[in-house]
Amino acid sequence: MTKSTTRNLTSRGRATRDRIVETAARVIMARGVAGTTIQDVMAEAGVSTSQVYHYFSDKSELVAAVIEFHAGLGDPGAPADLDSVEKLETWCRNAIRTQVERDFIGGCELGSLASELAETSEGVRMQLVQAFASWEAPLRRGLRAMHARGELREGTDPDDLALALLAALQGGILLTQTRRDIAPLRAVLTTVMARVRDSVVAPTL
Amino acid sequence: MTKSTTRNLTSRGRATRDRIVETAARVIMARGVAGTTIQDVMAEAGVSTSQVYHYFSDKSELVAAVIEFHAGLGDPGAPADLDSVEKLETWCRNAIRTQVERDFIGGCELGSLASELAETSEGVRMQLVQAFASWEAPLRRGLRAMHARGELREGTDPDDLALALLAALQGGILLTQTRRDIAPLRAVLTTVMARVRDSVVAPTL
DNA sequence: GGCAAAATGGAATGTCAATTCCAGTTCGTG
DNA sequence: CACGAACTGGAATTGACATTCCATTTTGCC
Repeated sequence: MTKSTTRNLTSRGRATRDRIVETAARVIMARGVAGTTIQDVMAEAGVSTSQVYHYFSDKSELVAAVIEFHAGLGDPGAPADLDSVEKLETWCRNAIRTQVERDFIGGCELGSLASELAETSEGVRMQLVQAFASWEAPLRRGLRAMHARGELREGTDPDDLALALLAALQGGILLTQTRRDIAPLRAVLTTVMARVRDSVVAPTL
Repeated sequence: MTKSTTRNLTSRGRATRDRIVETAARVIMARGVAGTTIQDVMAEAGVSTSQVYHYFSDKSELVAAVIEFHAGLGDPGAPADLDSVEKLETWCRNAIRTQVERDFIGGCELGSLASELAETSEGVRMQLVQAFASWEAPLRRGLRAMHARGELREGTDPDDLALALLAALQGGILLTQTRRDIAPLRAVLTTVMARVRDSVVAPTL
């Protein structure tokens, strides 16, 4: 956060830095922050100690960069406008498919980081809040659009539904990961989506 | 798991062991497994190295005992029969109140452990599955009772609703913890409960 | 070409934490 | 009460890892 933003990077430098961050993100996703050693990242990325410490003053700064990385990517399963029940259902199906393809191994990129790091420092926590916000954004935007078009029943708060969907995703993935079973993720997404459907005034024809 | 069950414990021994486990549970809840050192636990519990290693062959075994501890306690917010919408709503309110009282600091005792440990070993993962099952049990039992009494609409799966509530709790707590804001937990529990209410045939009068 | 900054190599250091060891005390039971 | 097992104390060991250091190469730019 300090170093990385205040640095004059050459193109080779940026490439190296990016490779380190991407590699760190991957390794951390697999083994967690505490379970990931700088040496692990060095080996995976094929860089030396000096390189890591040239771009990051310490491990916490590398971790911060990884969080930024995920925040920048956003939710990989949320591409287009999520402004209809059908599109939201596609979003749910994507989430489910992703976990199935991963054989239920591993959690959510962001959720795992948040769970491990939320209490470590205010700075990191705020980064995580931002990252979650960037994942929530497409959901919120879509539901707000539906709301603006008057498609949602009176008294329905689109922001609450967006938050509920994100929370459902997080909890569902955690249980699905732990149980190695898609049922929890499917159940909670289905349940929340049923509510979303109930909140729609007129079915989109 | 090996040592603890195959040991002849005197009453003093059991007391010491219990104190170690309870203390470890508390410290781990605050700092995570990786962030908790044996020395931390020793200091907090007022015991010596020998005592810890007398009852647990290594750290992983202590952690296993902590998981058992939480599994044995079950969900602290789920006391009575959860066999009505009102009781389920009380359960939700308890969950929300707990997080508020904690100033949104810290995650779910089980969820945090699961997120950190789910991929460490099959044995631990299975323990976590059991622990989650013991938290899910009251929800499932209550909803099944309602189902058996014919209070749930045709085609409603009580097990799915139980799973959805547990997942909602987990995801809601994670977001609430990260954001230091009750909105996510409230939103997702409210949303899932709305669906539960919609699934009830006749309102309980 | 030449210099300053950037980038890289890789060994050396230092700390922290898990675990081991040896020694002494207390307890349950015959 | 005796004696083996359970329990406790605390120092010593070991290994892993983050971080530092110094030396070398490469790049951007005048």
